[in-house]
Amino acid sequence: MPVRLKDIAQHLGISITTVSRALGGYSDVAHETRQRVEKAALEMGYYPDASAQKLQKQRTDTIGFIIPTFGPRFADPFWSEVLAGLGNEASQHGMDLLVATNPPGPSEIETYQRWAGSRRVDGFILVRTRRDDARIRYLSNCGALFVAYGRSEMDVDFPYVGVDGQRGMYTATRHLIDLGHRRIAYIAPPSEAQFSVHRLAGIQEALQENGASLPPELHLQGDLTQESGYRVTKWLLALDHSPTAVLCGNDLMALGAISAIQETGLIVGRDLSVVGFDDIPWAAHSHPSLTTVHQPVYEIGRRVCRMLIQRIRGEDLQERHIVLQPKFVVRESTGPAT
Amino acid sequence: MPVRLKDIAQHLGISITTVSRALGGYSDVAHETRQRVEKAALEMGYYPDASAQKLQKQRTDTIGFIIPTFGPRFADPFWSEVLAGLGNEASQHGMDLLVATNPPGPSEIETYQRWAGSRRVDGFILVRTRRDDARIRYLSNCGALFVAYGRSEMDVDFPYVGVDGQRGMYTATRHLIDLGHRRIAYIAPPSEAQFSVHRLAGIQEALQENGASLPPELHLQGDLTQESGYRVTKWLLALDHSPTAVLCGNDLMALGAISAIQETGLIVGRDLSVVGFDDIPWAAHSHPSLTTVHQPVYEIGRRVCRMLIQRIRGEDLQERHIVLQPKFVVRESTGPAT
DNA sequence: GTGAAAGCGCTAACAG
DNA sequence: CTGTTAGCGCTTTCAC
Repeated sequence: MPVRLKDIAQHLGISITTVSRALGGYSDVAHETRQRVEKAALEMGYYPDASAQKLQKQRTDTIGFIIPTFGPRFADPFWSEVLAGLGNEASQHGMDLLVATNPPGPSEIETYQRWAGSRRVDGFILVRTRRDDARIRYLSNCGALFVAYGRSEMDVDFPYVGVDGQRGMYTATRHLIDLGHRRIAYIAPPSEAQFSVHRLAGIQEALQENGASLPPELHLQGDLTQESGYRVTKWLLALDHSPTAVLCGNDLMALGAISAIQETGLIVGRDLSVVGFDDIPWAAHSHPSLTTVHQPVYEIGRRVCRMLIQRIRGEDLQERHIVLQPKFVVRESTGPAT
Repeated sequence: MPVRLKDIAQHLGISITTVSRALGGYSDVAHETRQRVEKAALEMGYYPDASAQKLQKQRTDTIGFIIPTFGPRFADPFWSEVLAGLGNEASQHGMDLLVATNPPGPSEIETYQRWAGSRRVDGFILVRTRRDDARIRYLSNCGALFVAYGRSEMDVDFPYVGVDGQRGMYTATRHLIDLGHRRIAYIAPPSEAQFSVHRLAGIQEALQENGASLPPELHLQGDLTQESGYRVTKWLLALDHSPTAVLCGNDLMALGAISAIQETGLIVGRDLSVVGFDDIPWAAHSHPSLTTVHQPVYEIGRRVCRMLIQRIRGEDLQERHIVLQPKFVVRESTGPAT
């Protein structure tokens, strides 16, 4: 049975209020009383009842994070890294993280409603923003606090941190062009994802600068998993006039692409180049290692969380809209066109 | 501003009590009143205040999950899969998941204390049990509910679900022996981990059956990351009398081992065999694909969560101790000894 | 069938 | 400096 304020008060023969005040760090408590209370609280292992405190303060010191996952085996390191960033930052500020896993759709929104309506959390972290995002619409409508990892082309203003995917993909595409590649394929992320827009724009910008373009048969779509990268690449390799380089919407699909290519006996980085996006930990250690666009997921997680906490605390944000420049990392999976 | 019971009561001109009872599904409410209340609640978007409800009911409908992570880039898919299992099962029972990321140590225990003491959660999920596990000791001492993923050799009884790592590694080792391997190396998990004990036992059992053993220079330890698998394998390959097969404590280290081997120009599955443990999603798609011991992480996550919810609801567990038989999956990373 | 009142554990305004 | 009192929003006796 947990220790309550009442127990300490009884034990010390003083009132509950005094105990509360002593522990709350109020100045109008006798020095000696405070000492006794603090000692007793420590000895008895007192922790304030969270529900009672929340009910009174109308704050939960909890942040909601709903992972828009698809299936049981969602192995994208992106999630673990964001989670680590959020979790570590939150705990530094004495905040807890309430997490749910809900695939995009009605059940997802229902969780947002439930958490917001029941005041379960003080605010939300949104990730993988979508071009038309029901979460953003709902949360801004009902005036709930949130900060997003990623932008959205919707006509709603909200605070976010994102990376410049256009610039990242532009650089990646330029890299391939400079290596002599002209027939470049792109395995795009799902088109609902906001970042799909920027990444595509970067590719097209670079291609157009060089009088090239993305032919429809080389512009395909995956679902961000290795499997889809593998599948789509197999299809690409079966084309009459197959590409000499493959840009991928994320690293996971790029790794799938590498698998598919290796299976046909071709050498990645020599016969065919592959580029990813994200720079997940494994990218540096795959064989061949992956040329990719680095995105500081963990740090962005921390930053997004910090911004949300500032909003919750009522502080002003210095910057509401942050777009970071990603770093392009050249490794072994790209080489001159043959 | 969220809708409260009071608002509905006012709106309908009836008492708060009646609204509460109507929504609570009590039988002593006029049929018509109930209808009106339900309609109003839906229209007004009512969700009960979680803190108030919890304070009253002395239940939080929340499960605590503290991820014992080490650094920012912890990409082990194990975590995402467990999390998905826990999250999906919990939401099916109307439970929420409170998550924290704390490296093993005092801060980890502090989080357990805080959450248990402040009644923030109804129970805990423990993962990656350790041979001497401070979490288990603390939680069983203070009588908190928990269910673990994995056993522990401590002298404490608690409910768990785990896999038979000994059997799994025995099968894996036998497989190598049957392929003619005699000089087998083992990259072990950290020795604090309870599963390190079982996995090692399985290896030794199989070796001894064949009059072989694990020489100290081939018995090394990693920290479960690809990097460590890579590093240790490099070291193994530099030995005068290097092994013909490498068993790894998990898939991540096995993937690192494959990278290291490929970097020296050797062919995995032909010149050198590699075996992992876990069967993470990527294992089937790596190149070469990984021979490994399959562990149904997602399902175990669900099951552990279900057991905890049963305990919370005061139901009896049919089985307190579950040890599942893992499946051995032969793929391309193993082949005959040369 | 419905309402008034008490209380979950805590904080905060107000006396003394 | 300390104690009494009220109230956060809800559930749950207990009267009517």
